[in-house]
Amino acid sequence: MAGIKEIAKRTGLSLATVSRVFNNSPLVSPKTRAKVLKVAEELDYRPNIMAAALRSGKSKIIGVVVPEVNNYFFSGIINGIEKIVSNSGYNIIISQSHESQEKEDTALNSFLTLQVEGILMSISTETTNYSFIQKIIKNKIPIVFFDRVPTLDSINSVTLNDHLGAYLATEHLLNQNCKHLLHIAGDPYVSIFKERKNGFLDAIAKKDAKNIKHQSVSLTTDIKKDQKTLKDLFQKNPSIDGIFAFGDEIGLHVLNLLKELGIDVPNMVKLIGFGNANFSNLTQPKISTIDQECSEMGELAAEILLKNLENPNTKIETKVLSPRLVIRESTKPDQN
Amino acid sequence: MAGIKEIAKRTGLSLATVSRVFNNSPLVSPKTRAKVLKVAEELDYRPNIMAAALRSGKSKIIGVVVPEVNNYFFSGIINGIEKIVSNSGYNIIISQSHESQEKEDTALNSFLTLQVEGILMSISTETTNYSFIQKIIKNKIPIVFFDRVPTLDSINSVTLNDHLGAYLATEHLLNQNCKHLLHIAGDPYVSIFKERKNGFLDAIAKKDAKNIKHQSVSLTTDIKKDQKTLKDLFQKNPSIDGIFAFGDEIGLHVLNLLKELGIDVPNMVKLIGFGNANFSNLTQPKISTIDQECSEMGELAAEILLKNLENPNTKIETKVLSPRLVIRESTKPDQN
DNA sequence: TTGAAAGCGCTAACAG
DNA sequence: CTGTTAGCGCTTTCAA
Repeated sequence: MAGIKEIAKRTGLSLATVSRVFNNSPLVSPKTRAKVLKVAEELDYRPNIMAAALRSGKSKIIGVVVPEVNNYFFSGIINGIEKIVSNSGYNIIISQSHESQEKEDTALNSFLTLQVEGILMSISTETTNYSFIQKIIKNKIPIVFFDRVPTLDSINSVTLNDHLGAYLATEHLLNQNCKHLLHIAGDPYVSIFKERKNGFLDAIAKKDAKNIKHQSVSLTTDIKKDQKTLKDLFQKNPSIDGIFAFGDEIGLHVLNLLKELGIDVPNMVKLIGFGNANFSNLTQPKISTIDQECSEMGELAAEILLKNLENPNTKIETKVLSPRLVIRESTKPDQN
Repeated sequence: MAGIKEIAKRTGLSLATVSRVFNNSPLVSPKTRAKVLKVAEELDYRPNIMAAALRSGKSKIIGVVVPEVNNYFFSGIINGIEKIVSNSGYNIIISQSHESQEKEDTALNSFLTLQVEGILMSISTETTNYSFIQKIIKNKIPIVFFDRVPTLDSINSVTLNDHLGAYLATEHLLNQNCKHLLHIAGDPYVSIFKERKNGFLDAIAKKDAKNIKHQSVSLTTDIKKDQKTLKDLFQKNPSIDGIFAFGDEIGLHVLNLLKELGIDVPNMVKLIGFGNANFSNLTQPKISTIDQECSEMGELAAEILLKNLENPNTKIETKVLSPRLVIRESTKPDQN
């Protein structure tokens, strides 16, 4: 592929001048610029980012690490990131951690070898060792976390108010006259899941707590096991009439289990999930849920990163987004 | 970050020797190697890929373009690609075309500026202008297409036998004693959708065609419109008892529409989709479908690309994978 | 407004 | 087995 040198030769200009044209330097006369651009066009010239990166120390690459790409939430975030970054001159590279600390560190390591200028990331559920992340911060590579954030001081982050989301979901169940709530809880070591549980409890506490019974359970996604767990639970607690699941997938899982147990949703039990996954709108009944504003989260995170890339002295930002209650059929008022 | 120079200085060796260590050259004594590695460790040395790329002309980057990342099929393919590429020393960068020719070309263009060594791609449904792709081929950058392939000669590809998949699906409906089949057809300009329709027709032709009625329709995913389309269709053709949808999403859409029309699946009508999307296993009833072996497709495509990267004279390969029938509840035999 | 020249960090002949 | 040396394509002083 033709380089800057060839263009210089053909235009009779120096390397420096040609380079200036492609860097939009104001120090080039319009005439010269036009001449260069014309020849560049003819040669189908494309700047060699590698060379520019090497020389300038700026790779123009932003690395994104997400647990999983096939996920409504994370792919929504990626779309938000793309939207903001696309016209900034930066390139995005995406890696998946598949919820493994090891793969996450491997991804970060490739990012460093690729000399990324900045990183956007959501940590895996498994991540407890932040040494690699701390190394990145020490190396002054700007990094913005979204959704799942490490418990470290002074980091840029965009998160969802999970507590509020859970609160809204639970409040909605209570408003539908549920008196005995069940929370399908996520791993409490994951901070957002703990927050969701707290939101659940606080919503009940705020209400007239004495009249409301509530309990939590965690499931495995092993159909047989969970079937038994739920069956036993409902046998012992036939008064359960409202369920708040910490995620939509597990919510759908519960919905299917309930159907097999002959428990009708929403007439016998109301169910609400969390996340507004694409399929939650396709189930029967459609599942009420909490929307996480994923595109906005990606956009905000990307904006913060770009700000830091422009000016390394930008001060730390921690944004918290408010979730939105999405009411569908699974929490509809009783027919009778 | 410390470079090879610093290591050379600290070990008293030359740049060349240090470089050889990191390139696993056999021309280094174990002692020297150990010494270099030790110092590298201390300095937390990380080779600068940009510099290596510039010098060697090899970026060690593979670009992947898919229409959409939040899609069971494509993310499965990406996982397959990652599996093969992960231990090859290459890095993967992923771009989405969002089914737009323009974004697809933009992605390819960034790939070229980033000096990718090879490309894996599935073209968007909108892509009809192959000039950019042809430019890449002319530039001798190895490219392997998967699933959606441009109609060009001499290109590496891994595709699914869509005709066979549709054939299997239709045959399955016929084996369940369906006598009047409906095909929910995709855009005929997309070759794989045309193939699926042909498979549908051929399966019927192979069977005793005289006793089988069949027809095709296309939907919009606009619920109201489609509701009307289906209603009219079933009013005019109450004998329809088997539906083959060209995709799982549209299949689920149809399933929901049928429910609202009071048409029971599978007792009144049997339904089969295509793609084995993750949600097809979570619906009520669970949707029978055709699995596309996506991980295998990704693995094969990546293997072909790596082969071409190693040896540019590798001859063109075109692999066709066989789909697999997945029988679930939506095509269960009648209860009576 | 333009040009000359140095060099980013690394690789790859070539010579020893 | 190790070292010397000349760039890869581009940016960036500095000087004109």
